[in-house]
Amino acid sequence: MTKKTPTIQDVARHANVSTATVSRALSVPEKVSEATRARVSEAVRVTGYTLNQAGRSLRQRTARTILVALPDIRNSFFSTILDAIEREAASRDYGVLVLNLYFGHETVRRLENFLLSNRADGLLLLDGSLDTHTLRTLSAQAGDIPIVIACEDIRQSGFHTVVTDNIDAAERATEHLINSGHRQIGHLLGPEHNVIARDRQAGFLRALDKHGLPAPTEWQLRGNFDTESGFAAAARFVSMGARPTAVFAANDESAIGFLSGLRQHGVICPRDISVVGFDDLGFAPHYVPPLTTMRQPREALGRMAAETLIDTIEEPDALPTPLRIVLRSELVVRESTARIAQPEPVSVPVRGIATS
Amino acid sequence: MTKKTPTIQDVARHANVSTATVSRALSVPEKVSEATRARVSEAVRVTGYTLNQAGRSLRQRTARTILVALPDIRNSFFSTILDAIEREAASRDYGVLVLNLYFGHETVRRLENFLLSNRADGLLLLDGSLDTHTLRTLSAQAGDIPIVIACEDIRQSGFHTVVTDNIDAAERATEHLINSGHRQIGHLLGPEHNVIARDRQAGFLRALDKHGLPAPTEWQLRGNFDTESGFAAAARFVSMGARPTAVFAANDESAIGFLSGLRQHGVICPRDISVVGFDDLGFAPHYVPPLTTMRQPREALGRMAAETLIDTIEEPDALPTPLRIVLRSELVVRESTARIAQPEPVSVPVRGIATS
DNA sequence: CGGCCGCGTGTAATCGATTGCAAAGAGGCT
DNA sequence: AGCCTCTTTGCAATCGATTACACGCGGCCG
Repeated sequence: MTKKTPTIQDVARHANVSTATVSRALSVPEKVSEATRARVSEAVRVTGYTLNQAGRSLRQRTARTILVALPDIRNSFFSTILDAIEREAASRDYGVLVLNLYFGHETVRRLENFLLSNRADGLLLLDGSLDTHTLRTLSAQAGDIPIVIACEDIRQSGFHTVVTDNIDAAERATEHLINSGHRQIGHLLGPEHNVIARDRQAGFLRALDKHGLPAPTEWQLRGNFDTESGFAAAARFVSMGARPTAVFAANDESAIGFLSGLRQHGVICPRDISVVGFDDLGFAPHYVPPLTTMRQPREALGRMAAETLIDTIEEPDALPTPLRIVLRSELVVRESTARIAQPEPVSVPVRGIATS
Repeated sequence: MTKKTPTIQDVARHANVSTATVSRALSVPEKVSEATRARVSEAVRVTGYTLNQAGRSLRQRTARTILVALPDIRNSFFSTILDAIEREAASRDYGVLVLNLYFGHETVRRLENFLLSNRADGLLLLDGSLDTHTLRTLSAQAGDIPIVIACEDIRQSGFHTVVTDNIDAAERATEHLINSGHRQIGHLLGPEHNVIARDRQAGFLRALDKHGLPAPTEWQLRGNFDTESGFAAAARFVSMGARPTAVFAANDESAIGFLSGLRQHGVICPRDISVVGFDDLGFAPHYVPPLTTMRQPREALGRMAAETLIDTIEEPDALPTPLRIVLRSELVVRESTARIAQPEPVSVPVRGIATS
């Protein structure tokens, strides 16, 4: 059993120098003579000294820790990003505190709790449910603490932002269906108030509009990004009279729930329906059929977000105007989408059709 | 722009009391008269005071933070557990620092870095790759910091441990195959040095042995818990002469990779082969075919581990002997396993067969 | 009436590291 | 020698909260 952790005082005593010198030897070695530096290193070795972060934090008003707030760690989409964030943070010697926000319950109070208590030097927010005003107040209260928005955009927030091109990507995913000959295309929506879900819907609508295709609201089925909601949507889907021949699902998880539900009703993909997902989760290439999906550069997103945040923490004025990084997603074509089997339907597009 | 965060001094000045009284009013209210308490509350409200955790930490040698070290956050198995941990911790007003260990690179140094610097009050270790000695040294160096082992058992470590019944569960999963008439059963292994993987293999072997069935090593295919390794194993599987009619996969991710690989070679589940997985991840009920698998009580595991750790932090001597909680997993039968189609093979079991 | 108890409060030390300021010492220049 | 500069080091204050100890006061008991 160890008595107690050695402090800088112990090192100073061993090396026969003052604590000031020890501190300098460790953090600004070039300001200390070589001989002293060696004595200090030796004393550190002998005593087994390690920094007490609380002491440093108190003095420097710095925690060497970032706070990552996200809607749901369980979602493998977020956990990959969290992984990338952790790597980047670790490489720069920052700790990562995670805060799960699930239902938005007491979100602000919980964020305040961490930010105002000096436990974190910055916030990496992966949740788009807070409004600009709240966020600015929060930052100001905590002494203008840096905030980076990632993943779920909060427009005009005035903070650095790293996102992927959800609207554009959704448009391209939908166009892939159009290019495969589909003219009746539905959408499995994400949660109603989620920014990403709305962007993807916007992209979907834009593609249809661009190609003069109809977008009846009954073909836009409510979902909420999880498997069960996709499964439930399938039941509603099969009960419709006229059905789409293809569906763009807001993410992979709901896509497989949807496909699984359809199968129970004898609707088989890609024979009877084409489906494109979003995210390219681990199971996507191995599903039956392998899922066509938009792959987001998740690692890059996490890494760049963490990088931006830590840069801002260490050099608050480095970037005077809010940065806005938009990463491009990539369509991965697999087997859940196929050229339409039936003869082209008679519906006459109003505004013209893209050349096939 | 805020000047600076208000401190306890500011509150004291406003309430016309000493800082000692403010501190007491906030943390041991019953020791302060009601009138004073009211004045302090009011002053807190006016100034917008929030605790500076660094100050408290320094004085109390406490961080109100636990460190969770895990092999891979991306794995949805771990992320669910992390979620449960975070919930429990949040409910007791503790923060959660995460540390991703991936390849075991510098594991010990990184753990030390956090534990010895007083940034965390305890360690929740979800990785079984450290040995008992290293762990004890670590704990001792950090002033006998509490450690709880979860998920990946480290036997005889002397620390509280919360795990699931991997050996027993693997045995039951295998017996499910045996009870379905299978006599030639293979195993898709986990990583070679992983405790969980070894336990599952042990359970697998025990079931075969108990029923007098052979366990040829060539039917035990190396995998490493991820989808790709299952996919790769499928290629080796189909190239074998005599093949098992059923396979117990060490986890769901490798199971679907395996199934996906088999399908490419025309081997269809459950027609040609039965497969049982482990974990019951989100996609399991929606895979094709829906996956038979062992469901681990992941939420309970995470919650109990966090509970035990925080209890120990707050009351170090509450549990004199190391606690060992073993949670039971549950077989979920779906459609990836079926009674064997072919007539029972002629192989004569050596030590007797369970009654069907 | 004197002493004791207990409540509520204040004083000041303390936790461990960093850092502004000053001083000591070395070396160079006139 | 005297003065200046530059490097290296130490002294002591500081960050914010907690807490051991002491003090004043009112009430109670003998």
